[in-house]
Amino acid sequence: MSSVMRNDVEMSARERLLAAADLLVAERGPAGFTLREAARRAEVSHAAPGFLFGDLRGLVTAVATGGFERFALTLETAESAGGDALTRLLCVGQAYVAFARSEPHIFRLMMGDEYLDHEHLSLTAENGRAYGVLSRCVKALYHVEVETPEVTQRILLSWSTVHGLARLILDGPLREQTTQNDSFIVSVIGALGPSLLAPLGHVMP
Amino acid sequence: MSSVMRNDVEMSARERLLAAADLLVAERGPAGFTLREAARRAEVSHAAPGFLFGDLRGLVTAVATGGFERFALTLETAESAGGDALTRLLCVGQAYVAFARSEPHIFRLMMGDEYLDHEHLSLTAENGRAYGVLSRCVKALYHVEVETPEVTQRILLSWSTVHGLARLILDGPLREQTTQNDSFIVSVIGALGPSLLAPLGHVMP
DNA sequence: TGACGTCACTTGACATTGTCAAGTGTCAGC
DNA sequence: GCTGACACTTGACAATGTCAAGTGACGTCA
Repeated sequence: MSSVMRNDVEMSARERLLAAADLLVAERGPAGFTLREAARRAEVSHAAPGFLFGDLRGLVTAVATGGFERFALTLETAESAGGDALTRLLCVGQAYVAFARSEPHIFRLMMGDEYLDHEHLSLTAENGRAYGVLSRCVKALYHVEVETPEVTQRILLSWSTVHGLARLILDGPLREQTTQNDSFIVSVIGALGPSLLAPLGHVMP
Repeated sequence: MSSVMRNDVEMSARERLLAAADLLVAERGPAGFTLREAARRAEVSHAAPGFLFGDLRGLVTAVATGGFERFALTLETAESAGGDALTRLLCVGQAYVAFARSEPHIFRLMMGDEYLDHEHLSLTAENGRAYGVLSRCVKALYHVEVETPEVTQRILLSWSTVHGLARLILDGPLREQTTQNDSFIVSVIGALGPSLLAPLGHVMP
């Protein structure tokens, strides 16, 4: 979340809108988000968001960009926690899921075509930053410098697993279970170990 | 006007609406779906959907229920294709991703809290059917009859991976890549093999 | 036969939404 | 004092979901 609210007086309409939109998405989710409600909370006119951000997608994309920034930071922090390559990778995976759980609506917004304007530059840049963390961890695991298709396979395997786990938890299928228990999440991610430690190029028939 | 309706294939307003809604979601996605547009296409009044399905969520949930039916059928077909337990599981995984790719918007609708009415009974029943396929495959893999926590861990690992892969493909991050190539998907899912073949209870530190 | 009631919608209205054109006040620069 | 750019606001419009009230076809019973 955009944590520190500065003094109202020094905040521009743009900043107030962005903060209000961020809060509103976090509260109601991308589908419940409304341009006019954001304007109301930011105490600007109902058309100000359109003027300042182009349109609905514009404001929502700006919110998502902030989310990607925090997301990348979270993963980078987990990466730098130390330990061997596998440990770091699993830590990053746990951080991935933890972020999704801590900001479910923002995460859903970030990872979803329908609300975002994917032409917007900074957005894909931030997304690339998160991918970079995963990529570095996996490359370290195999002591390689370049991302061969075989390495990409392992990156995508890791990414898919943590991403899928996050979405299953957020989107309902795993909603009611005790599987939201931290140790269970750690266990599922940890179970990826044997596949990650298998020699590169190893593919099941 | 009644003659016009008689000339149509004998379909009730309810059936026509459901068919139109299904098509509309497939075309525009859950976010672009509109009650009034569905009514227009089904050639009923703008309030008919509300009358017949309660509200927006009601109609959308009905569409999702149909999707779950087809989804479960797809997975069950893949399961019954034969081969050893691991092969069957990987086949089901590929079918999972293939379904998501063939009906992206319906899949997104199915796996998403924001549009659906999760109290609706038949919906969770169909979802359970899909989980049952995965559960059976994994249990067969370890020659067990009951789902211990260790087995659940493997089920969730498989589920997370294929679900995550599907969503990454649908939702953008893997949009532009050649990773939509079938063989690459097969390869990523196949890379799960070593983890699935590891002895039960094996968890990385 | 005709009154009555139920079913399966339709009509009409309302508040709310995103968007856009036109208006407004403030302020720097000449 | 005037001009014009800037940063919004006002006002209007069509579209949407929802809800109350209306409508006509059809079956039932006196």
